[in-house]
Amino acid sequence: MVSIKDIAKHAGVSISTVSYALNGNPKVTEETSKRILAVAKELNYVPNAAARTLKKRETRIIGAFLTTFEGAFYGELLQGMKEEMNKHGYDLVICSGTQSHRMLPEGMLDGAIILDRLFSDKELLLHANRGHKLVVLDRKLKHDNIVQVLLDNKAGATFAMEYLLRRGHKKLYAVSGPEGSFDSVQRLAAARQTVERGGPGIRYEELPGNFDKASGAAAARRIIAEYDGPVGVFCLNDEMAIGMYHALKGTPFRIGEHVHVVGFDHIDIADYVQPRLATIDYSERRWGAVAAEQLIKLIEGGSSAEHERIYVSLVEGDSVGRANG
Amino acid sequence: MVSIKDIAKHAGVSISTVSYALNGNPKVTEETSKRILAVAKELNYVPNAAARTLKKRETRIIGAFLTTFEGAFYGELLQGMKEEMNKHGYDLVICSGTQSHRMLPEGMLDGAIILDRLFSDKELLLHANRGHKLVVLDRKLKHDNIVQVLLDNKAGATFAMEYLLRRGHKKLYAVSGPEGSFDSVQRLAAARQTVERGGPGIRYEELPGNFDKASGAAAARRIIAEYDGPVGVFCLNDEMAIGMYHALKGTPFRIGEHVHVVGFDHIDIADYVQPRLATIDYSERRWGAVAAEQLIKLIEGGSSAEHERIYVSLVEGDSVGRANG
DNA sequence: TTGTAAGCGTTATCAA
DNA sequence: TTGATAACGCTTACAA
Repeated sequence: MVSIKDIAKHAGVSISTVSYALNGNPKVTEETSKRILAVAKELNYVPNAAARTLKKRETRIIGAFLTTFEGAFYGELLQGMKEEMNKHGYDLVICSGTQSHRMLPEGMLDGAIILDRLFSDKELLLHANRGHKLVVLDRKLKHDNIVQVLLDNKAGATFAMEYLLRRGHKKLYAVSGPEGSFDSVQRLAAARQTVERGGPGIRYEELPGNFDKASGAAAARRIIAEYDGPVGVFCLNDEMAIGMYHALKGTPFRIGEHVHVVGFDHIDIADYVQPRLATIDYSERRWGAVAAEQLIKLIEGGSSAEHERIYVSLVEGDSVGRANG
Repeated sequence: MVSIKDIAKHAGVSISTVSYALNGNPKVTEETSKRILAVAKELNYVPNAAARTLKKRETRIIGAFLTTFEGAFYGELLQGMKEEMNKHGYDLVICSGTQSHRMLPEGMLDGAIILDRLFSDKELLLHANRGHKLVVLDRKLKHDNIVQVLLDNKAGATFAMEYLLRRGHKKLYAVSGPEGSFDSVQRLAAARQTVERGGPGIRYEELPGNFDKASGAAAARRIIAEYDGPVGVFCLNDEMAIGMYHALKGTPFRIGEHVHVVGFDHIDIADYVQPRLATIDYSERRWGAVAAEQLIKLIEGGSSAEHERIYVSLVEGDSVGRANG
């Protein structure tokens, strides 16, 4: 491995001069600098990250933590983060699994964006207390070193339920997400509230779900088992809605005719299924970019970072028809 | 920040003893060790990654490089890698973009898995020459520090084309991937070879594509413009096949009746479209696990790592019918 | 303008 | 069994 020491030797200067030259410090003459840079290039010099980090206490790397790489990989979200980070000279790496949590306290990351229920609130607060900067996308958490950038779940769930009500549906279901999910809790609460405000004569039931296709299919089977007329179903994410499509295939029940479905997330496949799935849309890319932006503010400490909300909108689809045919 | 120096002070021992104790070195007494560990816990000590790396020249972190985060296509692959790496005490981070390439030469990674055309062969060979260990999933490259773990594209493309021929199709198309794509080149070559061996009376044409939905749709439009009877189409990936479904919607042409389509990759959506898409399947998870396994072998140097091939199989689907109705 | 030297937090060698 | 110390490669006062 070639170090600044080697460059110094070859160029006949001291290591500090080399360091200055490499970092573009104007103290060193144009001439010496040129010579040093040339030698560096010739020797194929690459700085050592560990040494630089040890000294400067920063890596210019941000970690985004996901629960798993599987399923919806949040492609656009991550791309949004990455582009924003790169603009500011940071690199983004994606991590998953408790084993990788060590990277934060060990100082390999300048900050982290959390979308991962495997991090407990307690653990995050611990890190924040140690001075690590965090953005959370999956919970509310109050700390000077943490900012939240959250989806407007309340608005989304309200749009979805109001859409079903507007179409005349009187028997409604909500299919929930997994136990610990923040999104699920928020969406469910808003759905419930919308029903309560929807006036009398509305039947409403909540079915357990898990944000995956299988649980959507299971919910569909429950719904048709007790079917006594058109129903409106708010699946708390699209994945489950797709599972519902699957389960109804080969039964006499039709989506958009007997079972009227709204999802959440506007995943790719929602536009390709028949009938097209009504869903709640938002810009993943923007979500990522905003999260990145706030984290950088937090790290660089200039203007104070602020909690942000990501707005959502309803995408109508043929998966929801009128209650009376 | 609390360092081993602080622990040493509090425990009344030297820093070397602390280091030994923390690393479970049996030289130090059970008793002293216990005391030191207790102090470490009390002070909330966390080792500093940069310092350790500087000294030991290893991070126990592997990077997987993707061209982009978009498209949910590599989830299982990454999960397969991660699980295998974790088993061996390594962490996996996912990186994207040329900016992040620095992590490899700067020594922040013990090795890398490459699925990213933004890395040129030249660049990879440079890294390999410097002693960095690499696994490539998207090209052939010969070097002692590089092993290939490649999809069996040749078998897959052959299966796809033979399937169309077996169903009696005489007019065939292949829709290719983007220029530089290794997968595209390999699949196309195998498709061509299969046609040549398929006997006389077969018309075959190659259409340009880009592995995305839009280019699949464009190919579909070209095909129906010159339509004169049932055609068999091998889309070099599923994404383009889905684009073809989309383009044919609202035309008199039906998939599986006029236009018979086979894809490649067996993405999720392939099972959900109507009619179900015939495609080439393989275990992404296994692909990732094998790549990880080979990289670790390469890094740890014990048994010699070897180039590997990932096997594929045909999944039949209603998107392909017989040529004569 | 350039050089000297201290120090970042570890590990590891050698002495005690 | 424990301690003193050099070294890893780099940045950065401070001195020359």
